[in-house]
Amino acid sequence: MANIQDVARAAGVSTASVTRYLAGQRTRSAEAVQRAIDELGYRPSLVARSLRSGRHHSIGVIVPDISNPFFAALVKGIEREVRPHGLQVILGNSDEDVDHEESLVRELSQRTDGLIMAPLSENDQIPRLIEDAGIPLVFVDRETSSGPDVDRVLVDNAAGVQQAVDHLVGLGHTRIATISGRVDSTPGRMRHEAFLAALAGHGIDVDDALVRRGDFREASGHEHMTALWALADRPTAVVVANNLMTAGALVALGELGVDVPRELSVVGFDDLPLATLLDPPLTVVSRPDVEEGAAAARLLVARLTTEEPAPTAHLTLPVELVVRASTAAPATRGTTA
Amino acid sequence: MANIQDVARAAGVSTASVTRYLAGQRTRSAEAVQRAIDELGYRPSLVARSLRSGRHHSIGVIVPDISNPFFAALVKGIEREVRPHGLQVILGNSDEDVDHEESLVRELSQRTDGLIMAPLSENDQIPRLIEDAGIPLVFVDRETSSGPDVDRVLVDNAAGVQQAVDHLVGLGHTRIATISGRVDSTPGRMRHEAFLAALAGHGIDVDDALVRRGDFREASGHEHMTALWALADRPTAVVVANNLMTAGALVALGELGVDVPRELSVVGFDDLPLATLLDPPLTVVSRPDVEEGAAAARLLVARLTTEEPAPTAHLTLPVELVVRASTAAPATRGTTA
DNA sequence: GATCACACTGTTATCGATGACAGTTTGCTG
DNA sequence: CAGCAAACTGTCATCGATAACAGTGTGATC
Repeated sequence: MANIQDVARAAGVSTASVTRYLAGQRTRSAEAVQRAIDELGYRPSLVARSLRSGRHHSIGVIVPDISNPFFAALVKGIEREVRPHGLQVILGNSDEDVDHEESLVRELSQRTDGLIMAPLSENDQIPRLIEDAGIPLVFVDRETSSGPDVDRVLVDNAAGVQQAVDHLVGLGHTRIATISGRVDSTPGRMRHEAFLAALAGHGIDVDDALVRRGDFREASGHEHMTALWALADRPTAVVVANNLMTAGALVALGELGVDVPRELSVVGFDDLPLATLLDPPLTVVSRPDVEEGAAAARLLVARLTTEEPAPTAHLTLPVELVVRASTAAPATRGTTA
Repeated sequence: MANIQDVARAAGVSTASVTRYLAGQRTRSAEAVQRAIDELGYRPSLVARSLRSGRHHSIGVIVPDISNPFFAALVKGIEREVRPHGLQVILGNSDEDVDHEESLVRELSQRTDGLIMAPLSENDQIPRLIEDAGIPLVFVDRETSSGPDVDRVLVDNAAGVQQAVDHLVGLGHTRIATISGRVDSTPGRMRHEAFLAALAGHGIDVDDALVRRGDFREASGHEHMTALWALADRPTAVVVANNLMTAGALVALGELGVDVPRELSVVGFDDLPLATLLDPPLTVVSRPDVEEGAAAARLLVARLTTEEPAPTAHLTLPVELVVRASTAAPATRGTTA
């Protein structure tokens, strides 16, 4: 691969002239330089540029699981937003592993101009790690509880769960179960707490047996749904804290031959690509996934393009309950806790 | 951020000693250097290292659409495979845009030690672009028709479609439609050709009205399914060339109130995460997506770790027809083409 | 104590591009 | 044609780490 010196030599000028030509300044030797570039197939080294300028023209995005459609949509929103600014997205998949997440943060904070991430746990020490690197950070969907205050974009998890519970109570349910996500993560904790608060708001006592702590993974949804159905005093409705666990729960219900919604109403958090085609079509709390990513990207781009320090932004995007056919009035009233 | 000079000064040694310590060589000043590193929070600059050594410890992966569960699984397989080798995955999403794909190739081929990609079209000039960069390339799922021969991993698209058609013919179907993918892409072309060949093998004349050319996107599946159902002489079965178009087709069928499989049998290519939960559970050609990515990653890692030139590898992984409930015997025989 | 091998250490050019600075050319005016 | 500003150009230090090379110090042996 030819370098700038080769081009300069071929064009009979100094490297500075080549640099200036590349930067768009008008030079006397423009045609000669362009010809040399074409002949040699020269492309400036991005690595050398980064070293010299300290800018990478790329941002890092770290998510827990790229095969989760929600995070895939988030990444899509981010990429669409930053591309017009000439920024490349470098994606890191922490695969739900805290150590791997940390090593990703360390590496990406050196190769990129800024980071957007959904941290695995609120206990993560991410902001401190990144502070050293001196690049801006934006949290999306999740945040950490300690460390300096940073920009973030969340969704209104509490309102979503509240709407789901209101909907179920409105249908006549009182034995409502939940399969929560990792309660050390922001959405897991918020949805968990909101569920308990919503029940309390309706004057329903919480039956601990109906409150299951999952980990956001499909297997966990399957396992906890199976356990819930094995109870002597079964719930008549369940709120599942994310898409993958909802899928797992539905598989379990299929295996158990449970009739949804006649025997059990199901509300999922996060829409699914095929939610309308499921049997029955799934009632879910839906949120603007692509837009959530785009919003986070806008915050990061703002940090990258303006020098003066702006106050940290805390955005909360609205969610929406989409009622389909997986929820209905309970078959038999009566057996309340 | 402290650099190697700061560390050397603080430890009272030269930068060469710090380098040697970092490289794991035994030095007299080991403790002093380690102390200086800790105190200053020093981390070697990856950019400077890359510039000097020419190695990046990362690979690039370029896919057409990361929000397609198939490609998400592919990326997951790749990442799992390369991580133990200390390689980072830099993901590029071409978003089905040839220009964007080309700019991704140009950028990533400078920042990475090797590339794995699923090119948008067989007409792409990718190998030539990468040849300049002098890094290894592995095609996964798709390839290009021109340019130097490179490693690749495909699946047995022809066998998959053949099995799907055999299955439908075995059930008694003769009016079988297809919604093909982009025929300028490898899987699109292979599945399209295999469909025609399979019909011919069964002595069925091809009705051009039943052969629809889609583009792999959900909207395209919806559109072509709607068109197929508007025909005076409708098909009794349809083979859809990928997951997203299958989803679109199913949505269309739902809107049209078509009873699957009584009025129409549906076979999709690519399994879907929730295929078993659909109404009805979907019959599909399933393929080893994570393994396909892992296989491509192994080929690339082999190129990166061994100096001597090995012959190009062409892997074809087997696919499997998974029969569920979206296929059945046609309701009424008789109206054949 | 002189000699020698071995182990370790420091100096410096290098990777490729950039930009501050100084130097040269051009074109205009009187 | 001298004088001068404007426009352009070249030189060189720099970003941070590395490695070839040369140099220093230690311990063992006679």
